[in-house]
Amino acid sequence: MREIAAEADVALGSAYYYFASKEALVMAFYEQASEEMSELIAARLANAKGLQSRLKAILDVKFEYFAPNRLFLSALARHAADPHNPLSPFSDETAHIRRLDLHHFAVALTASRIPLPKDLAPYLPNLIWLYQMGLILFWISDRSPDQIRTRQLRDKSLSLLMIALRAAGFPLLRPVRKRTIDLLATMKAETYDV
Amino acid sequence: MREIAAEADVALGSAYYYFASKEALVMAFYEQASEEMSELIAARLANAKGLQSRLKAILDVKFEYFAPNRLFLSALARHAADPHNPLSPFSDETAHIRRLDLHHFAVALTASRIPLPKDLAPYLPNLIWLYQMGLILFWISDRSPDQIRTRQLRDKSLSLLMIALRAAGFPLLRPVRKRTIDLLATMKAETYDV
DNA sequence: TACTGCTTTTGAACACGTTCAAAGGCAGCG
DNA sequence: CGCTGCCTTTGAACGTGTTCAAAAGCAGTA
Repeated sequence: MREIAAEADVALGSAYYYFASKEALVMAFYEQASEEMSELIAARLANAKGLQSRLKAILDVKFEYFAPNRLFLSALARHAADPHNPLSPFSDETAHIRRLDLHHFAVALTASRIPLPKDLAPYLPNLIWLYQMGLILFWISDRSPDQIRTRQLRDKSLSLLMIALRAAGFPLLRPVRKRTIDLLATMKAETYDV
Repeated sequence: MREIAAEADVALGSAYYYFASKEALVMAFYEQASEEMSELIAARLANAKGLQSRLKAILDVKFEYFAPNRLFLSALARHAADPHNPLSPFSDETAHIRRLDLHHFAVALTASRIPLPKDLAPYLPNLIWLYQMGLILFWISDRSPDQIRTRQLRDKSLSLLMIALRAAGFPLLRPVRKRTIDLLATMKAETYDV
């Protein structure tokens, strides 16, 4: 905070006049990033056809946008797991940021040519959002050159996801799907919004 | 640390003579917990029959053991996501603790009556360990009375896991299984030991 | 200009993890 | 007993996030 205040040519106390805490300052960074990415994503979604390439488009925007800040994000990821920590992507305080993301995933899903089971559909944006968080977390600590491994993982997991979504509609799997949805409902009621 | 030192009736500096850092002190707590639980788990595994009840036995020991420290664990969970943080359950520093857990899961799996595909088998202990971490993380911030929700989630997810393991052997699902294993191999090479 | 009430700025001070040089025990040896 | 070498203990001091009372600007009004 002393460094930041000095960089901004103000006294330490002044930083705390404009930002309630170091956390709040970081949150402002999140918000700005989220809004800027939201525009980029909307633009790319308009051009992309098919669910897989749409999801890939969203992921690509995030990775490209955060690429210069990968190490910075790594420092912030310390707080990622605790849903009570305001900086956690699961917290109430970041709910409005999450909403933007969920919206994009919902949009990407509407145009899907894969028939999505009606009972599962409401859970899909949240599920894919969670999948995306996992991928980003992996990316943050991916030390392979140029983060190739994350890209491999992205492609492989995306195509597996497509297979899973296609399979989810099979009549034979109905009982399993019902059980899964029951499980998701149990989780949803808790702090975790999965 | 001042509080801990005072509680132990020594000066602040003495605490740092016996523990390199606050983190190291927490690590000692982890280790002690891990060893004590390991004995409890081994005892119960000897009595339990069937994969599902064995996995349930492992989970039960953990929940029962940590029950008095649930809030304390919640404070520690702050570090859970960053694999570079020594306190993270994914870190190199906690590898020896993880090993004990993995061993128990491996033992539980050997006695399974479900035929486990040979190619998937090596990944199963790690996968179930990860599942268990997720469940514990859920439990830590489960604010439902007496953590009923976690227990529901445990039962529902355990029986779904059994279904998934049974399905994993179906010849029809071989291509999907191969792809999944390929994906797991991609992840395994990274810091994450999934 | 002088006064009043508000916003903004400031830096000293605090909390807590950590470091470290100094001091205090405490064997074993002469 | 004193001396030497080691282990143990100590508390002052540092770094960094945070708080807060005081001071400094800055309208608007008379």
